[in-house]
Amino acid sequence: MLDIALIRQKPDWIKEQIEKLGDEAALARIDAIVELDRQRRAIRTRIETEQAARNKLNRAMGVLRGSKTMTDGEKAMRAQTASAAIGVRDYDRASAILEASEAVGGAVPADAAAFEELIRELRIMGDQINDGFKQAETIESELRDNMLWIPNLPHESVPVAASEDDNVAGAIQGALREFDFDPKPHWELGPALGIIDFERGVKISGSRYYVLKDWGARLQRALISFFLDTARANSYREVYTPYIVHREMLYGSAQFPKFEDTVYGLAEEDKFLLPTAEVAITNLHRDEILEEAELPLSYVAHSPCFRSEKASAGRDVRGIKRVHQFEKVEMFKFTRPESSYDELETMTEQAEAICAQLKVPYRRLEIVTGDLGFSATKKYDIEIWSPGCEEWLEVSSCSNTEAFQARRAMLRYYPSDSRKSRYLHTLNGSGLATPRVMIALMENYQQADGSIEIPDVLRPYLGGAAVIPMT
RNA sequence: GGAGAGGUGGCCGAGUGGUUUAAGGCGAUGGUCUUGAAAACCAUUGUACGGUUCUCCGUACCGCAGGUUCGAAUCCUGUCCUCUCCGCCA
Repeated sequence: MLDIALIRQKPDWIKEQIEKLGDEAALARIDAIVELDRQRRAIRTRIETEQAARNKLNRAMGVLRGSKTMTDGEKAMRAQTASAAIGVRDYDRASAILEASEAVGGAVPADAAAFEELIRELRIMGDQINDGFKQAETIESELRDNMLWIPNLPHESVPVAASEDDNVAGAIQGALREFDFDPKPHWELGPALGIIDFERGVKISGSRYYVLKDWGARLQRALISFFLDTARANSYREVYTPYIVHREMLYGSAQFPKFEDTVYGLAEEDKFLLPTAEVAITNLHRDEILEEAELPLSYVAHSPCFRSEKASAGRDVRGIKRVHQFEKVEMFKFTRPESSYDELETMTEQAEAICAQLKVPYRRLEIVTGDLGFSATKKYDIEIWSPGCEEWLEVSSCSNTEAFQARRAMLRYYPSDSRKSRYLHTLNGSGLATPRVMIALMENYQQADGSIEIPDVLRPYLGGAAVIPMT
């Protein structure tokens, strides 16, 4: 979520930023937000003043009614005079009459029904205030609904361009391998080696599901361990989180409301399967206020990721590039606002270093405004070349969201020199995602006979084996 | 899944309809005292939003959501969570 005060102060500047993202629908909401915010503040100011008067009158009435020093006649006389004052909305005078320490003179005769009259006036007042609160609630929920659909704004360093085709590719790291045979795609290598079983995956769960067997299952487990150990060596704390989370957590990490149809929900509870561990980690410190001395807080978690992929029906249907269930190791940082961009560089370099250790050709993509997505202010993708399917595969995406998620999930910290809390910045990056890394390894390390060499760094995780053999 | 008990500030804990505008204690922070520290004493104490503009003021928040009432931490309903026991279970 953006800072409402910023929208209030610089609506035109906000619109310019959103224009760079190409989000026309969000652009159209800004004027409505400015107006709703104005209405909200006007109505709140009014009802809070009325509420203050009402609270004071109610307290004063309680004290008056309980007074043991005052005669019933005096009480009734005060109640009656105060009722009249409330009737003409002179609340200050009404409470002054009820609270006065010395006897209040007046020509109004005491009346047995005086308290009834006072209660009646207070009830009318209360009804008016309640109507006001209901109006405010309607406006506030409409305002919030609009705010939730506004994307994060791009950082000034992000290249302005319309689409993913304009993303700025960095130099290729590592040499593309020269084959003396035709490299095969993984969807041929996998079944031939008996390590990917597409038919049985489909039998059990349908299209875009698969079964890993023997060396395939072990290779995935090795990769997960390798990724986690690497992150741990980089001072990330390893965490294991629930894979099923409350609806509110998806709002906190900004998947909802915009991407609700990409996530799997449970039928019997209003809970959802993680599309990424980022959702769980973002909300780890929800509603907390951390101390600056603890920052940055870095976490790493492995989790399965469940995605419905409705938006890409018919695309990438072959192989395991785009599936409903995959494994990912996610790096995440909670930082001070001042250091989030430095941390983004560090995190991206760490993701690249994993590719380098696996000795596969990779490159970094600087994402342009039109492809930034909903919550990032700046983003880098890491892609690995896969010679079999002949394409660059995105294996990591590292983003800074600044305070966008922090505002939604109430992630704050106290600066060391102040007791006034500030929002944290959050960063996330894959480190890495397994099916695509497995594709890259199979296709880059394949031998002429169909067997696959195992990269050096993974051998300790596979009992020292050097090759996945043809059987 | 069944039965019972319970959810109050950073923590403990009092509070069964109106000076509770949440007591008291612990902790934390600042101060006094001290060569320094401890102890003692004094003061301060959360979050969000709005108004004001550098100082305050107001509103809301006692798990959450409704309801009753002129007025709710307190009464009613629903719901979530925690604990204890029983059942089931990797």
